[in-house]
Amino acid sequence: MSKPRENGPPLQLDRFVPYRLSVLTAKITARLAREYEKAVGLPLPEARVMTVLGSFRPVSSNAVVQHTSMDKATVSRAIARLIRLGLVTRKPNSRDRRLLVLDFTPSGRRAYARLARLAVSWEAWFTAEIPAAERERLLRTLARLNGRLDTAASLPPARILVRARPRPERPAKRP
Amino acid sequence: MSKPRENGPPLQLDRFVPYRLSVLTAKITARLAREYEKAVGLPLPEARVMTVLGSFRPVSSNAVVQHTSMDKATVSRAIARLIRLGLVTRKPNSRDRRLLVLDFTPSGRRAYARLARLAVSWEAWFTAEIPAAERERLLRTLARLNGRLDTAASLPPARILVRARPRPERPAKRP
DNA sequence: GTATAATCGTTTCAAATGAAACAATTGTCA
DNA sequence: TGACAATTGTTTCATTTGAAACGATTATAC
Repeated sequence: MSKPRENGPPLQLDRFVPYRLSVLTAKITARLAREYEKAVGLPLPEARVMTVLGSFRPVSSNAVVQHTSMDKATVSRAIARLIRLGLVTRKPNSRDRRLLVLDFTPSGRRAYARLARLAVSWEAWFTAEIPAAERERLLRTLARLNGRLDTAASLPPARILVRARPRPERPAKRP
Repeated sequence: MSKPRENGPPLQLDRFVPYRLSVLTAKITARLAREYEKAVGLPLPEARVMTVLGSFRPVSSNAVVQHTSMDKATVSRAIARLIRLGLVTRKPNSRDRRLLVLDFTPSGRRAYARLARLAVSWEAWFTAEIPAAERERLLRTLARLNGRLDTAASLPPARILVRARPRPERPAKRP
């Protein structure tokens, strides 16, 4: 009578999605950051901002934060440096003067072109071994998981944590 | 004759695997870190080390680094704090005294049990909307990509960047 | 209308990070 | 054997980070 708590399924680390994602992403990010630095001379936060600009320009600083999930202070500082480097311009939106919209300078556009070529060819190399269909499925799954985090609130705490009995079998399809 | 450089395919950010991975992983990590902190009182690096210990114990500090791709200084500090908290022990391996092997204390084992339950149920919630087969495919694809980074050296620079003509069709199988 | 709340972006400041140097140990090669 | 290289883990130190406070602007409530 001394162990009132069932254990539930164990944590299998190498089948734990957050773990697999974070390990893989850490490796990718480290490599790609080196490539960016070497080829374009920009550290990762700046390179990320440039990348977002290339796809969604003109955008506000806040939009960059939404797109990347970067911290807003980090984005703010990266933008300041890009402006100092002469790669990006910033002007207030006349309808809402809280918004500062960003765009490329001509030299920023050229830097982005190099950056984009690097990104595309790195990804081509990186995914060379997996077939196109698998890559599509990966992107779709990532999008679904992403949506899960945007819409749904959060893990309902407790209760689930102490579920004592194994969950029932799934009912047969079309009951 | 003034544009000697072909552009190649453009960078579509929302179909760019490193981007999708890093955005999703950032969100997951932020949420999970909050959960860990709330439920077990451990910051992310410590929680990660505990998680690795739970699956691969006993291990050396360096093994934790290999498993997680964390920085070795971060791991070293996290372990020091876990020891100070009385959750982890460390003793030198007698065959190779450079190796300090880590293991749980009894209270560390209990903390891990809570941590693991939290992780499992959070992932269950997180992946509730995607079917099991899709989750399997995701794990397989992530493993393949991971292997790509472990084995292959690196992006062969240049040349590919300026490829002017579309790549030839793949030759038919078994030539 | 005015007061109050919310949003955008910057800045401050303590804490975390990571590159490099380091001590300690073991491996390698002559 | 002995010299030199490689590995493990820690520590130092400059840089980066991110939470919180902030000023400026706009939206909402009354």
